[in-house]
Amino acid sequence: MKRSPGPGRPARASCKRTASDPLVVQKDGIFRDVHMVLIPGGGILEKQLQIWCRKVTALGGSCRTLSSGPTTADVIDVATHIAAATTARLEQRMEKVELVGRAARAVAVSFKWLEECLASAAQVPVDNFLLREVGWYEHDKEGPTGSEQPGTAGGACPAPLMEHVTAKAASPGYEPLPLPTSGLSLPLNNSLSLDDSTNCPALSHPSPSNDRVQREGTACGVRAGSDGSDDEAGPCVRDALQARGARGGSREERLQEWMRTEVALRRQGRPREEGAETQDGCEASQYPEVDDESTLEGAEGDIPLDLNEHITRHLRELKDIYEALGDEWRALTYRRAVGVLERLSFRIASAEQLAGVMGVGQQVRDKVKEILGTGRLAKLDSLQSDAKLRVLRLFSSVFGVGAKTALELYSRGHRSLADLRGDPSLSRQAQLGLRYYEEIGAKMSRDDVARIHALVQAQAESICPGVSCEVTGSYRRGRIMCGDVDFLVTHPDGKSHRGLLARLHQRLTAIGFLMADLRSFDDDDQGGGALCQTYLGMCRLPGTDDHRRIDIKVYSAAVYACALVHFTGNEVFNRKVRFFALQTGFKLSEYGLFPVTKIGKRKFVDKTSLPCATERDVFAHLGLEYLEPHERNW
DNA sequence: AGGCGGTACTG
DNA sequence: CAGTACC
DNA sequence: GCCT
Repeated sequence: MKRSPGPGRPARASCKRTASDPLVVQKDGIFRDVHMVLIPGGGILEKQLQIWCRKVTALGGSCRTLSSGPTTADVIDVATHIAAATTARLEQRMEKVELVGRAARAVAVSFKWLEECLASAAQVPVDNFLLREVGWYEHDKEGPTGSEQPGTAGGACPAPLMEHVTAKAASPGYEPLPLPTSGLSLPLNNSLSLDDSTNCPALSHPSPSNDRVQREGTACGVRAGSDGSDDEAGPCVRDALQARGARGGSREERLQEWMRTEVALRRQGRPREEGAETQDGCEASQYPEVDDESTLEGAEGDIPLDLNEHITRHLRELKDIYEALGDEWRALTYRRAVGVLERLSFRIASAEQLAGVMGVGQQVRDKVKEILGTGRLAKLDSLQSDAKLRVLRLFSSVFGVGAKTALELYSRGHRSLADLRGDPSLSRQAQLGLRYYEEIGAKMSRDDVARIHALVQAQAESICPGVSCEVTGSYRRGRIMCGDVDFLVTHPDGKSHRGLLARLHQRLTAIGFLMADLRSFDDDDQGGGALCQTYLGMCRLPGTDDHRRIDIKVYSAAVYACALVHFTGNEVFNRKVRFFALQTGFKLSEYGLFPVTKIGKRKFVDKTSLPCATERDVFAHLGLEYLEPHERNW
């Protein structure tokens, strides 16, 4: 926040820094008299321990993990609670640290107690979560052998917390952990038991290193449509999308599995293991006759076909209509439903087959049934033949005109784009949107983008040597045709990007390349260190008199990797990754990857991002396998 | 009933 | 603040 | 419109 936001433009303030609740310590919080020590291991990752530490501290307690550094007897001496995953873990650790007997005051609890307290925003009784009283060690140095806890009777898991599994349900104020929701096609239903979260090893947090996607999981050769046969695909990740019924695993495991499934879906039948960068020098001309949605990879047959296109095309149209009408959430629902249906491994024979598929509810099922029966959708027919709706869709296809403005224009009596041209009430943006209407709607080849890239990069370099100037968006994802050019600019020295956009804009305008500004940037001088600046405009397509959309974003090197992930997209990928991040304790934005602490209903977002120097770091922190840009066409 | 991604510019 | 846009 |  080095620059003053500037009077009258408070929104600018949030550009510098992601809005995040500071980690306020509630001195009177539920842990006010708690001094906790966390024992690592038992499948709980360091990251999770740190998150818990923050929570405890925020709620008035103190907390240390026994992992780092020379810890120490004095910490144990004052501890009131010692938390571990399992009794075995606790014993092992305490013996190693030679603290046996030093913690007479402390009570040993399982992490589930901690989770329980946090979930219910109250300090719940420890009774059901006792591991073993630490004082026990004083009297029984021989160790645990003869003394099985009631209920821990052996299983595969070392001294698991079996006796605690009922505690959550019994606890007042317990609220179920929110499952991934809403049409992100999480293949889970709600009948899962939530009480097994930390039982067996290796759950908890995603681990950067050991979460490689299983190849065989992707090996289902559906290759959709390889032969005309309807089904009989065998076990296939695509079908995991509609799996039902109770499944094992903790919430984290299920999230991981969900995300792995999503990732695997996009990697199906990848022809090469790693291979050619899709980045720059790929020549589109090698792949003639491909449609807009193709990628360089896709041209080699690696995009699964939609076996239910005859259904999804109707639903897609509904989605477009609701978007134009500004019914954001209905549109979102249809987009999600389409996203699920279009990658089913079988051709839908009956709407009943969709029972239980996440993101497809009764009303969408009814529509599927109608389409299967009649080949049509009455609702869609009536919407499409609605003259007013057609006009609204037309108007909202103009840059700068959304649902509200479209309606307003209609109510003024406008019925065509020609009617709009004279209307002085149009915003400046909308007037430009009108002027460039056809060109904004047109696409361009990768060759065109490459030429624009060369031109802009050369200018940027001459202004600011050493600058990094990358084209993101659909081009970076390997699309054959691109609707715009989307630059992400930074300077590796972390400083020289300041004020660069203004100079670049000036230069590109002076040489007749930038033709119109659709949205300008805050060119307030004094380059205090803004994290970002954004420009949207129209540029001349080199060698022609055509114009195309161009975006230029200048970001500080510190946030470049996250910005690159963000602007490479696509949107669906961003939504799902961000959702996954949130569910596993992070907030991902173009400005960084921030640990999130949830206390009761309130969330605290760390002010400092985890260090992400490259895109790979972002994926690794989240425990996700790295995806090449062309694998993010979700 | 309330949420659904996270953010930046315009007017 | 509401509207629109970006991925 | 779907999910919790």
